[in-house]
Amino acid sequence: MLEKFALNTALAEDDCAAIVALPLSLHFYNPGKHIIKNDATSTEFQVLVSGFAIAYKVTGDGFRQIVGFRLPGDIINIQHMQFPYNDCSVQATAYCMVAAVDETLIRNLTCKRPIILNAIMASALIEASISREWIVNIGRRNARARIAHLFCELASRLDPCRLAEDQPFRLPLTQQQIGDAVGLTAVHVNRTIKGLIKDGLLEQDRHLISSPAWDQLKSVAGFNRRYLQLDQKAATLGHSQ
Amino acid sequence: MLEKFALNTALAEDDCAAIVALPLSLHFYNPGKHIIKNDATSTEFQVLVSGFAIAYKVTGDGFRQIVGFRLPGDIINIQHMQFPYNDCSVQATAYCMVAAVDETLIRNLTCKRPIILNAIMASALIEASISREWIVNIGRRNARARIAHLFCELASRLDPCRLAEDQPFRLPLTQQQIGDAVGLTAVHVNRTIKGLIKDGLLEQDRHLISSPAWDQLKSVAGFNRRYLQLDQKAATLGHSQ
DNA sequence: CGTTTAATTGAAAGCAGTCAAACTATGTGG
DNA sequence: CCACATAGTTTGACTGCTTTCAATTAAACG
Repeated sequence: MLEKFALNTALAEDDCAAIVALPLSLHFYNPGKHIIKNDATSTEFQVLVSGFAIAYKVTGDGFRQIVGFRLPGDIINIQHMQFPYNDCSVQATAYCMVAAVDETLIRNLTCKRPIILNAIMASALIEASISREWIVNIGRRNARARIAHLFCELASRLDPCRLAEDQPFRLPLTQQQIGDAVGLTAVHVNRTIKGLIKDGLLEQDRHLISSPAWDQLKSVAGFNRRYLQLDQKAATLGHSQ
Repeated sequence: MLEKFALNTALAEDDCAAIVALPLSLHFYNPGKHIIKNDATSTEFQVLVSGFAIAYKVTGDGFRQIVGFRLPGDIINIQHMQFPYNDCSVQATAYCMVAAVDETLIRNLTCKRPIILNAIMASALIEASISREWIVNIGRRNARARIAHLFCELASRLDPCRLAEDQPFRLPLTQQQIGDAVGLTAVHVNRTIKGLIKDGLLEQDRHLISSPAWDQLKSVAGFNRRYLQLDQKAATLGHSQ
């Protein structure tokens, strides 16, 4: 299970072994439950094994903005590596399994094996790169492109190897939550998705999303998966992704 | 000069000494010059010593979005720690002095002294935290609050110790660039800034920015400097900021 | 001092938000 | 298995914040 994380950050064999040897506890969260609460502190290093979660902040006016997704293999609370409190909340939107390790153990491990700290930092840098792309998405694209981009990003992140690019993927988000992710209202998300479907760029069955024309959808979105570093990692660190 | 960086990430004495001992080269950039070009690779680890720079991306439609500022003490290209190419460009908007160290030396140093890697990671995490706040700012605040928030953030980052909070600070950005940072057009930035000035929340003399009522401006912005980790760092790592 | 760049202002248009209501899905308990 | 409650989706009409386009003024620069 925790191998997903190891795989996600590309390590040498003995380092992987050291990680697998860590005593970890598993936690489970139902949809709607909070994995991390804003302002709370924690002493655990948490990795999402399966499920789907959103990281969000709330403005003083009560508006919510989702600032990132946590997909299987993602570290849920990287900022805990350095800072004790959370700057945002993380909430499960699907049934989530979370592997947790005491932070002291992680700190000891990374002191002995800086390579692992490197791997963790790589995750942090990818998360930062995704945040930057979100800034571009929300700041400079219209509703149609924003939502198309969101779907393209999720399709790539959920299927990094492009094994099943044309397969539908499950998106456990309400339209309100999609709006909170791309800076739109739920009403406008609804209209925009309808438009994408009408134009043959998107298909939807309940929470299953697919596209009859990914290339066109990417074009509408201005999507280029480079920023996800999915291909780069393998090349740089000599591991198969 | 490089001490600014060391100070910014809070290290022990001998680690600082190791950093200061690094052979570094200084580069200078005039306003408008690129410090980092998108898609280019680099073998140097760069820290901004003085000046002001913007990190930006360009959409397929040719729209520009600034994704972050580089202020004195900031690492210009943290993602280079793990990934060879750039996902955005960095351009000087004021006369910039940049200290550069060969990345191989940094990598060797961080392997010997994981604490330094920790410090670098802290910088990466703060940068990520700022990006998340930008997502909130652009996604869920109106023009007035967005611009107010931008000014509050810069005032805090330029004066982390609150030594001269009521002092004006120099903002070497055009209104077009401010718009590119907060996802608005230059025209609307102009009108909004005028409005803030008219309401006594802001004062402007050329590129010198100040506020007669920072608390009110913060209130309009919904600004809380917690996400900048300016106070946290000192408390956590036992150094004076 | 002329040239270029940036700031400013006005009018009109448009994308997205707001409000409200109806509809659909999902789940629960009797 | 149905009635009901709740949450989410869909649709319409209207409003408004922001953009666009265009022109003018001011500032910066060589």
